[in-house]
Amino acid sequence: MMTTIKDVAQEASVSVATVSRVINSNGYVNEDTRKKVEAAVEKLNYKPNSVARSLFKKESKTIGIIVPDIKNPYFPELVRGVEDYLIEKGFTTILCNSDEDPEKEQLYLDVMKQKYVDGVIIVSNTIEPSVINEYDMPVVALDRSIHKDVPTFIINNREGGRKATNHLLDIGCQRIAHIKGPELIENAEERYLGYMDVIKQQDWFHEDYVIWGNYDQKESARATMALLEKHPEIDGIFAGNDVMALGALKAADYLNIKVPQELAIIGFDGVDLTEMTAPELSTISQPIYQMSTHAAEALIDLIEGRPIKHQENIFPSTLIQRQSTNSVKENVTWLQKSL
Amino acid sequence: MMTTIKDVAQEASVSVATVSRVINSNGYVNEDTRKKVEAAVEKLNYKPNSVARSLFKKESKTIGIIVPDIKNPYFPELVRGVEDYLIEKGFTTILCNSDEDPEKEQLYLDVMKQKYVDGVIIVSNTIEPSVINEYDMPVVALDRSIHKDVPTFIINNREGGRKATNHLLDIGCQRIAHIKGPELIENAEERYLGYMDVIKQQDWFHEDYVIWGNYDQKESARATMALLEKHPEIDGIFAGNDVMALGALKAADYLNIKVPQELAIIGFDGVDLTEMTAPELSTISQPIYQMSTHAAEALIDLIEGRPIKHQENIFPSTLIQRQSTNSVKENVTWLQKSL
DNA sequence: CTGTTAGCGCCTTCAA
DNA sequence: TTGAAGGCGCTAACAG
Repeated sequence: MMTTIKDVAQEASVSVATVSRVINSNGYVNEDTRKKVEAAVEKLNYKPNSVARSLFKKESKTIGIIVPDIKNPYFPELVRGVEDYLIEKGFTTILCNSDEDPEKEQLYLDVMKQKYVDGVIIVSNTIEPSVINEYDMPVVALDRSIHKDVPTFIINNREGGRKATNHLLDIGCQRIAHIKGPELIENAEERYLGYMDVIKQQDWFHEDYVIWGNYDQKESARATMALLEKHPEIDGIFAGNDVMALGALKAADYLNIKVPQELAIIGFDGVDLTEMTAPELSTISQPIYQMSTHAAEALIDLIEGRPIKHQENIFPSTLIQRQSTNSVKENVTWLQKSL
Repeated sequence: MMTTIKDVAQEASVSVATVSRVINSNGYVNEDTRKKVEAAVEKLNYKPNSVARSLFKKESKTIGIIVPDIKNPYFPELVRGVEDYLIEKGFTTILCNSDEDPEKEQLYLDVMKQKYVDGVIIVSNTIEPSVINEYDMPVVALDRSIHKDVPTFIINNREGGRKATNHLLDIGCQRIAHIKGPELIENAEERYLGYMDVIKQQDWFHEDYVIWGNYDQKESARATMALLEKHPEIDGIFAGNDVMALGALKAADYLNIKVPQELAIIGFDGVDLTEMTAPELSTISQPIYQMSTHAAEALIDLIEGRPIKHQENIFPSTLIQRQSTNSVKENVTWLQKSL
């Protein structure tokens, strides 16, 4: 069936120990016998059995990544970054969709523990630090922090919120609303606080100007409709993520409000989607891919016993101005550039 | 460290064989001793080590899914369907991004083989049937067929192409163009053939009306620009996938061509994106989630030695008419419904 | 420099 | 109905 180390040993007329030494290049082995072994490996097309190796070494060269839902446009890029980095390092990636359900998270962790999964990258705001401890596996937190003891890779959401709000002010908005994400998610709260930092000293601020969109396009659209009907004076919206910004865009379209001429909209995250719409969406962009590769790198460090440089890794966000906040309607940026 | 079957045996004062029997509920075991063992399992919170089990059984309760790129909006839903189904059945899912690169595909297959991965779901048009054979693992093909011997789960792309084109005809389009996907991808070719089936008897047909968009929004936008400038008579576009349809939408926007009043556009696939834009995009929708769960189910059947019902599983596509092909501008469907 | 051996944790004959 | 023992494929002492 599959050729084993024994077959190779036989073929090369040496012991399995010697074969093991050459394929792992550790320990002394004579140049000639090494060549013999290598020839045998080649000839039999031998590939070591990782399962047997795992059993012995108590490691599996696989890691897990738990995300709420891969269908959410933010996560594919995140997962891709992780997977790209890890395959390069010889690790394989198990994908887990938790739906933010603590029970599912635990189920996945159970399974992984049993499989000697070497470490886990978690995107979660529901998981309890105590349960992570129980499992005693290397863990890093991505996009959302879990506890100060677990290495964290996020952006400064509050500052991003300020950037977005200030940008709307800069382009001349007089009344700025905010569509807030789910209450239990820290980054949603932070973005909201960033908005408040900027807005609270404005005499026009009104608590009605903060609405809930649950990081969901449809909910955001409905809430925005209600908001704009009640408060037609609003001329700028900062949405807590891109998907909700698209919802706002739809609401504006429905009400025949011109974006950006009558209403400027800015999102948050910088997912690819933002470039696809017309008008294109301004956004506070996260370096998603980099964050994820750095998180993966840190996880490997942890797994291999190297010290982690920083427990908390905060990445910069970038304002990307596109049509949805351009008072002059410039045309399709990337399309134009490519002509 | 981790509690093993030995610990349980000791705790229950029985042999490991007995413990093995109860946890796998196979073989005779006295009711009382079974209870004793179960108590011990409970007390020690014993979870069998899957790696050891894999080594013995030569199976891993994990499967791999190879997709070109999880960032492509079509794949997250596909992967989600697979993962949902498999976790339910006690399998874990390894995600692989191939970038349509045969070498990467082989690398992943190598790794999986070494890990006793039980089976693989493949989305690929580059992979050679012969290499699949070499690996001797259960495989099913999803979204793109590979060979008649590997169970396939796809839609009837050609018929979908006809549906799209006929729809444009039905709503009164007089000159219909097609944005074609990559040449090597079979489903792109099929959709194109569906278009041709409908269009070839039209006396106005012109080969310029078929352009290449490479399943990419930007390329599609550029190609569409060129097309519309050269052929302003075009009043309908059938794009080979949704992303390219969005590209066409951008091109139209750039040229100040009103959609759908002056130009109707329809995409293909039915990804979530199509509901997010304004105008919303008509599309030929695939039952992505169902296809993927069915593919996963078939893979499990294959793995567990059950016969596969059908080698070729062709799912129906559905025309979803939205604003981009509505001559009367109805407003945001889902938004309206929810008011 | 190389071979022998004892596990890693589990499952399954084979005897008892 | 239960236990002892061998082995899945590999690695790491320990001898030689």
